[in-house]
Amino acid sequence: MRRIEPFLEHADALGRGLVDIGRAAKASGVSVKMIRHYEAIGLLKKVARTYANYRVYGANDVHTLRFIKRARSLGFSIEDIRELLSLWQNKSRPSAAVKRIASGHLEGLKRRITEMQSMVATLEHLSDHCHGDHRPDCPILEDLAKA
Amino acid sequence: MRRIEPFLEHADALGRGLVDIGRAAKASGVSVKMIRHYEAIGLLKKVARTYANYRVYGANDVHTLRFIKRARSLGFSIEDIRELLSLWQNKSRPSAAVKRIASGHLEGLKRRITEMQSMVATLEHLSDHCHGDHRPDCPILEDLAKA
DNA sequence: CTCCACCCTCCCACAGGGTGAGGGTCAATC
DNA sequence: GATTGACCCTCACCCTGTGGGAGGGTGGAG
Repeated sequence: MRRIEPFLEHADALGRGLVDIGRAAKASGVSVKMIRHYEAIGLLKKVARTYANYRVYGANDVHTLRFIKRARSLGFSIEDIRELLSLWQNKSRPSAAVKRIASGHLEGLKRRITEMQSMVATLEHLSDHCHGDHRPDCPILEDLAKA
Repeated sequence: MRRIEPFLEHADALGRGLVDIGRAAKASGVSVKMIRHYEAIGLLKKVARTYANYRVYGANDVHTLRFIKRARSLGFSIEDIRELLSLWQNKSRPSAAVKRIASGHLEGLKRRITEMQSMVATLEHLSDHCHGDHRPDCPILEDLAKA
């Protein structure tokens, strides 16, 4: 277990390859606000602090942040990521557990895409038949008012 | 201007074709909660009340609720709907204004669909190469950890 | 020593809903 | 005339995920 010595001097910490929250944010792509938020909701474990109460991040923490960032960019929910993180850390996980989470998310994505595509189809049809000029007649409003 | 006489008897109101919030909800498909919410944010004008402080809806109000419901089901934001409603009520609106709102929304939808499709593509690729069994090796986690 | 960039905590905002508490009211049945 | 059950009222808090700002402490460079 790597365990950061708590309550370091700031300069000392940076000298040992540890970084403050701003550098962790830049290195991971996760904003400072969100790093603190992820810690608050327990997604990220509490990190060590300097004497001045500054958070101090190690390479592992930044790696975890990048993991989270990547997972978010693939649309995983925070709760999914919570499970993915614990599977990632569990070296004897069954890959089936990971796949199950991914498949569930994939289904949700596909369902939402389908819904939005049907909205697009309807809207394009209506929009195509709307003159789009100074006249008030408009099939878009007619549809909303009638359907 | 149809103006509902304020402070009616409940039975009297129902006798005149006016309805209470529950009936308006059923007739429009908008939940009771959301009708009150839309009123609170000013999307729906304040309606008359009975002596017992019950909201009383006329046919026009129910029609407006159906308009909102339909617009929401096409994915329009509340702010878009606010504009669409005022254009709907403005008989000399230019249809171009309506079309502009619809086109903006359409673009947003298409952009989000594209984003989600690229998530799907990535996830399907990763998922296809994951055994999904008892073994811990998993390209999904590898991608999240490395990329 | 001063200045600025950074850090801290705490609270608020957004969309678009949902849930529930703690009350009042209406109409039908006994 | 009382009870009962289905409504209605307001207020206030919950969710997801992110950003903004207030108000105050710190680190390091000039």
